Amino acid sequence: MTTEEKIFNAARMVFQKKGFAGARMQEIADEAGINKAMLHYCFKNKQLLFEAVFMNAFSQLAPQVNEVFNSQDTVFDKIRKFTHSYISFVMEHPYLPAFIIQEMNNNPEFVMTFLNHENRPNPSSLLSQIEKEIADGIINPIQPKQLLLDIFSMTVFPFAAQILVKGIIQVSDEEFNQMMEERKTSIAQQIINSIKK
Amino acid sequence: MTTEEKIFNAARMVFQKKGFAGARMQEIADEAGINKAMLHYCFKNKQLLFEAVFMNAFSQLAPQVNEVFNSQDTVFDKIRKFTHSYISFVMEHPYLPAFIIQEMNNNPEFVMTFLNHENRPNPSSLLSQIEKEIADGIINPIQPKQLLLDIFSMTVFPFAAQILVKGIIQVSDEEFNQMMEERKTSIAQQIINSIKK
DNA sequence: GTCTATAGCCAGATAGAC
DNA sequence: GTCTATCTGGCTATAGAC
Repeated sequence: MTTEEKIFNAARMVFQKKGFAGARMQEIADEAGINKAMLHYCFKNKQLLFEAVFMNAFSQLAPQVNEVFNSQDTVFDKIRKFTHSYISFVMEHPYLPAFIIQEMNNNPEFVMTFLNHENRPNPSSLLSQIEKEIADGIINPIQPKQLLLDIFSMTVFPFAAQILVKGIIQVSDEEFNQMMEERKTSIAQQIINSIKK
Repeated sequence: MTTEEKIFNAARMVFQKKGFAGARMQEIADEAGINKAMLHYCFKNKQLLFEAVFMNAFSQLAPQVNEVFNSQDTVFDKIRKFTHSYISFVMEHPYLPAFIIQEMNNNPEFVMTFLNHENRPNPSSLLSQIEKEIADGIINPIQPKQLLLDIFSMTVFPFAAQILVKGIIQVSDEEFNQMMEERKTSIAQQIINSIKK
């Protein structure tokens, strides 16, 4: 692993746990096992290091979403595939959703950068497909954007609010992971149940 | 409005927008229209000012939850009432969910403080009621904690990830608010649809 | 490329006048 | 109680030896 990679990985861990404002360059250096000056040598400054980490996190998630949403499947199959693949992916990167949401809230101007990015999550084709399947009588009438929001909510929220959720419904890490494992298929089934004719 | 209240309100705004680490005492003082030294005179230090704000935010939400969850209603009515009252409340305080989730993630040790708090959101009676209604054949079999998580997800997520959501599904502030208005009743209906016999 | 040492700044906190 | 002025520590960033 190159020095740059060591720094990048360390930065990802620290930024994801503490956020941009809470992260300390010294902590990243310690985590990477190198000197603080190297951070500036490799990435110029804190802002640029952060942007590298954030951009990377975001661009790992977006293709996951688009690959499923732009396939040739039916809406029901897309829901099944999305919940399964997204939860699988996020279980490997549990800090990612909270990190992205937090930094987007703290720096709303950032959002613009990613909305113009080629790899942004783009649900427009799925939205028209939903309209079509409603017209075809496959799905009960529902506002397509509401359905999309439901899918994201059920899938992402447990991870974004992980610590709070574990505390309120009183589950251990193991129980939480087991619940998420179940959700890979169960939430697709529930959403489909609630909208199928 | 007393000086202390002016400070508290200013602190709430700044902390909710920037988070603990990103907030600046100077910005809070400016927002309150008073001098920075007064912050320390009234609240001793940044940490204590933050804790006052956070505790207040949390203890505004928890009773909302418990009042509905511990009533004498059926599960279906509890779901209807919760989504309606929670969304109404949060539309008045749109930064609250993201703020709580962010700070809980950044300071996991905080969670313990609130789990022991008398006013913590306590869903245990609702959980046994769900078990009972499943046994009685009113609700289709589902793990009670999963159902609870579904309810929270559908209700809270759109607010917690507000900026991201607006960007991805491409809605204006007005459209977003209108969607949330609809969700007050629609998500209860969908959840109930997906679990009723 | 990698380090040590340090510059320079900024933010939290305090002293003390009024 | 409210202010101005200032201290102090910590953090980002850089200079410069190796």
